[in-house]
Amino acid sequence: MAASEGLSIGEMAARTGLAVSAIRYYEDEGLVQPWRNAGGQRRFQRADLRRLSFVMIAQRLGFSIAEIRAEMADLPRHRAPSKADWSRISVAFRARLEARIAALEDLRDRLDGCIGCGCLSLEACALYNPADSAATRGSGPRYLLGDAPAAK
Amino acid sequence: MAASEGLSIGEMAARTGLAVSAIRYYEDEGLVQPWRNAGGQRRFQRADLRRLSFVMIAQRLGFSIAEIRAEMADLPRHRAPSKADWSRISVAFRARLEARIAALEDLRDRLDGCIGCGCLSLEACALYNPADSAATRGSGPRYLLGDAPAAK
DNA sequence: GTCGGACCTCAAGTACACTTGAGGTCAAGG
DNA sequence: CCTTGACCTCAAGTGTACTTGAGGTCCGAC
Repeated sequence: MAASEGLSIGEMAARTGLAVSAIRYYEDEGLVQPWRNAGGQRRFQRADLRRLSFVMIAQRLGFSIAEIRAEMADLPRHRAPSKADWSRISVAFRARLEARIAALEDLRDRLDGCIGCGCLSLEACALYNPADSAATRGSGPRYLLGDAPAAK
Repeated sequence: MAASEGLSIGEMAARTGLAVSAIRYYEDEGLVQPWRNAGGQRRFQRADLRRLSFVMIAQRLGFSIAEIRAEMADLPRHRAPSKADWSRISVAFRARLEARIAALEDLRDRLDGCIGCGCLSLEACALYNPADSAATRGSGPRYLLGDAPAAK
């Protein structure tokens, strides 16, 4: 546990609250890049605690791993990220968050317009042709979830 | 195309914008219950257009199929749902939506507190121990997404 | 009557974010 | 030195919400 030897994956898990398997997965996804000790075990920098924490927060904010990876690409790989680095990213995230909130509020307002009118027929309801209908028409599942299904 | 014979799955797809396969899936999930004609093909009531539309909207609002099924369980199966039926459900949905918005705003406010302080270390940051930490600790993936990944 | 498009079932595939399991290695305490 | 727990890899499984494909049937227009 000498300070200069880096943290083991178990220590990282204990300190972030992530599962060991999740951390390994994040490495596969390129979100952290531990080195290996003589025996082939992963060793992490202290700065990786921040990186992982950032991943957790970003997930809560609704970003996919791919998006998080893109966002973190700007972070220095070898230097510990500075306050300025995190702030820059946080600002970007705030903008995305704001957009998400605005979209939900818009949806809520449309729904308000429909409550009571019973108009859930295809011709008239404003909910059917939202402004952003151009997007979200690809194939594959399109999630929009809010919280863990386990909570229900 | 006589009015009394019900709608084919292809007609339903054309009028809702859903894929035929999605409609069959929704039947498997118990969201609609078409009958079969002599040849074994599905025939839908006109009210099923509303049901499917409702499913689409609810998905946009972030509800899972299981939640939607639960919400729609109150709807009459044999009578076409009335305005009052839809309104009742819409009100419930609005509450859920509001909750989701509030959660995001809360997160945004926490993030605001962290921008610039660079405090993404585990000890101090308010983002790490949100009020709802009790929930969301089960296993399995916990989604929280905002919009389609295809959009990126 | 016949032909093609719409329909049928059932199994498997896809994407995301992980977890679980099998089978084996490493390291630190007694 | 030896045991035990932490670690390793790689493959497969999980859950949600579907799509795609294979192989076959049905219906309506000509």
